[in-house]
Amino acid sequence: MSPADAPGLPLDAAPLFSALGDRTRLDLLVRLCAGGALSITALSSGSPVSRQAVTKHLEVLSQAGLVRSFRQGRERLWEAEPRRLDDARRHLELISRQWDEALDRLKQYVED
Amino acid sequence: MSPADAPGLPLDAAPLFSALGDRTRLDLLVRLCAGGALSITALSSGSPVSRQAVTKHLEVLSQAGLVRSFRQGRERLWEAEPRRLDDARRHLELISRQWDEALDRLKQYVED
DNA sequence: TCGTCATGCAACCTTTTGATTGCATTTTCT
DNA sequence: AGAAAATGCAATCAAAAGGTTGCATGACGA
Repeated sequence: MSPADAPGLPLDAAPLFSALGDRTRLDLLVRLCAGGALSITALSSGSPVSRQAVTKHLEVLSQAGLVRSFRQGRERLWEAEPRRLDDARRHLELISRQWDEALDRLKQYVED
Repeated sequence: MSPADAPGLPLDAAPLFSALGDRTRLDLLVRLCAGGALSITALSSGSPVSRQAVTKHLEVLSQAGLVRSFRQGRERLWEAEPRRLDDARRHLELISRQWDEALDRLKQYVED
């Protein structure tokens, strides 16, 4: 595995952030985090978009690892995977740490 | 301002996450966080995409408040705005806090 | 001033994304 | 069995995103 593809590097987080970068999806994720497992119908009722649109958004969130689903009878229930949110936060932390290190280097340079 | 539009709510963070949801932009942001202010030419040399593509990506990052630019002679220098990264992290924290509260409510319910 | 380096601007193109509609399938309940 | 509910699947569409090329503009330096 090349260094550029090493896991944990911020670049790998792009698909994760992309999944979070849509109002409808963020709304779904928030509702799932707040309300436990919900069916597609439950999620799409009270949504401005159609059931199929909701299904597609859930699929995107699922690909990003942010939610997962399981069958229960004739329903398909979706629940949040909050550990993935921590991943996103860690990536942001990595980037801002680079910034802090850059400041430190600048400070060192000025002190010379 | 309606409650749904109140600042600080996770939904407002969608454009911010969307800006982070692209490999090229994340790469630019990381380089800017690591290396101080850089010109468009400096950023596009060593990039797989053209200078104009880089310009567009910087514009997106700028709209999201993640970077800003200033003129210096004939160059336009770009620098990171790391406080915006903290905003993104706070939004994620809000969502995962909802999750924790949901768990607490479930625990309360089970104990009854 | 004249060539050159760094950008800005604009048209254009292709792929992806977000969303819709219509119909098929699966499961439940009477 | 037969109707209704929940979902799956597929075709389609408009708009946005990502990228490129070509040319214009602006600033520096010999």
